[in-house]
Amino acid sequence: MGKDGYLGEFEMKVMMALIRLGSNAYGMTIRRDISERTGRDVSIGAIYATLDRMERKGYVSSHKGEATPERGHRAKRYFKIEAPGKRIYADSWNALDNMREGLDDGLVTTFEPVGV
Amino acid sequence: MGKDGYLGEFEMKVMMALIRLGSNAYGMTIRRDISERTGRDVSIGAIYATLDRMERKGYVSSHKGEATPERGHRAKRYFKIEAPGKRIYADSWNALDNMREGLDDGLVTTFEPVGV
DNA sequence: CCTCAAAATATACAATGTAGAAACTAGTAG
DNA sequence: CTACTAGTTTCTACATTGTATATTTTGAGG
Repeated sequence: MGKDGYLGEFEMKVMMALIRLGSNAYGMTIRRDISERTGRDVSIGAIYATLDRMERKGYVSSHKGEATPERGHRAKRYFKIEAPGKRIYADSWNALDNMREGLDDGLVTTFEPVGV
Repeated sequence: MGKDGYLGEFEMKVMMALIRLGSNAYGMTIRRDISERTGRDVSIGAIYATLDRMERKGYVSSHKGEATPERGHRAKRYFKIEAPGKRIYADSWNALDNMREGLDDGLVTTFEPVGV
């Protein structure tokens, strides 16, 4: 099982954005998804640095957008999760969920929800 | 709202161990809880480094065990979460849960092609 | 004294988080 | 032709977290 370590907090968020966005996952949309859902802005540089590192490890792969970029813009670079990435992502959640099991979430939700 | 950032992956696990252990939370028990629940060993040094950093930030506090340590052993140092720690812990989970919302967890365990 | 075991402390370094600024790519205005 | 614009990626530097190993503390018992 996951002896390769765990994904970090931000890596997890990027992975979740990838899953949600599916075939429309590229730098800007990933960034937007994370900003909207967490209520906090993150720099585009942070997104790419994380994506690049995960690609080097084989957790995700990327490919440049087809021939015709909409209108003058730079070609998009689409990302998708690869098998090793899904594995470590699942392991990471399992570890977190196991730790969380049985904990009184009252402690958590007693405080105001983030964002909103 | 949590404008102070989020807890990292390991910090979250330590926090959860603290919540679970309550008044019996100290280095060795925290370590054991994390090992048992995640199935992976972590060094005691990693535990303390993290605890010390969180204490510096006011997320947790510690106090030395009472006068008589069981039998010749070094006095235990008990930890507990403080208000700022509860806040950032809650915020961290909220952000993660919000990101996770609606994601097909089947994808996580079973794995299924996304797009393309 | 010396050894033993539970526990904490010190320290160093690798990995991850994160921002800021530069560069790329065409349209369009002038 | 040149400049301006906007969406997008790339480069790069630095701060924060993750993590291990080695050392010290403590007191009982030989």
